[in-house]
Amino acid sequence: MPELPEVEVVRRDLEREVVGKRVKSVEADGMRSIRRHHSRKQFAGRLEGKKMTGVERRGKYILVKLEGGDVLVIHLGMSGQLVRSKGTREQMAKHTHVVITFTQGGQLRFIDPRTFGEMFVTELDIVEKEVNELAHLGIDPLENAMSWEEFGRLVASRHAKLKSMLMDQKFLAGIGNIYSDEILWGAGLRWDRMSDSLSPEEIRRLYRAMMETLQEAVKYRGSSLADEQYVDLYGKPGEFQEHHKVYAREGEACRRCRRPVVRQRVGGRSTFFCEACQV
DNA sequence: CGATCTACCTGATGGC
DNA sequence: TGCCATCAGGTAGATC
Repeated sequence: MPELPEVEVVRRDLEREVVGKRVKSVEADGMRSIRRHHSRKQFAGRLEGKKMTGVERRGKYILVKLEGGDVLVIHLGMSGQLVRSKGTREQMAKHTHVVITFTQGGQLRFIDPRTFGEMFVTELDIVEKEVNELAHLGIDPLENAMSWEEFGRLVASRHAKLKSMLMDQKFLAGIGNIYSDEILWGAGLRWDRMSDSLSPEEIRRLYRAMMETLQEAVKYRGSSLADEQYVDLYGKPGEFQEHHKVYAREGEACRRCRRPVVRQRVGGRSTFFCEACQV
């Protein structure tokens, strides 16, 4: 579900809502969402009594810094949601797996029907070295600004299809199935163009489309598809889906040339593009 | 190195 | 109404 823009929206909401709050108690309904821990007790023990001091993002990972040098790492997977509850008595949504209650009142709830998401606590200074998935993350396009020339060198040094290159978390951190298609439409490039075949002009277009698409998506608070599985911390869906150019628009008119948007299955996933204006 | 498949899960939807 | 297939924002690991 959530890609870089959605995770960034949740990060900003968390910064506003949980920084400065102290954890009073933690409830987990099983081990699935906290599978890296030995026990629920051990997970809760590392959180209880700690104040949350900051919220960062690395690609699709959220890092909630804790007083004392630990960090709560959160990945939302395909269907994970973080939702704030003002009190403790609000109805518990189905598939709520972790509930963090604050001493100041209110809760942070982790809801995840498909359970591909997870949370775990580790030490902040080792998280980017010893947690494999984070250690191998590539450049985060919004966090680590890079020039288009630098981007171009990286792109040209690989030999991969553009869509899989954009989605490779070891290369760029945060881009998934929706935004890779939207970026490639913005750049006027096909998903299966090879990364080492681009002209300087095409590299510049790709870089520009990547930055603009991600920034716009954050501005519109992310994309929620028909099932509205993605919502922000306050339970509100995003609005960027209304600005999608190709994703989930099969058969609809391309916003540039009016030809129907095509859907193709690539490696088991849907890819949307315009056959006329992406070359 | 890159591409492709499977597995991990639940739920919504559409055809018959 | 039920049953079955297909689809859904992610990632890791095996295999070629």
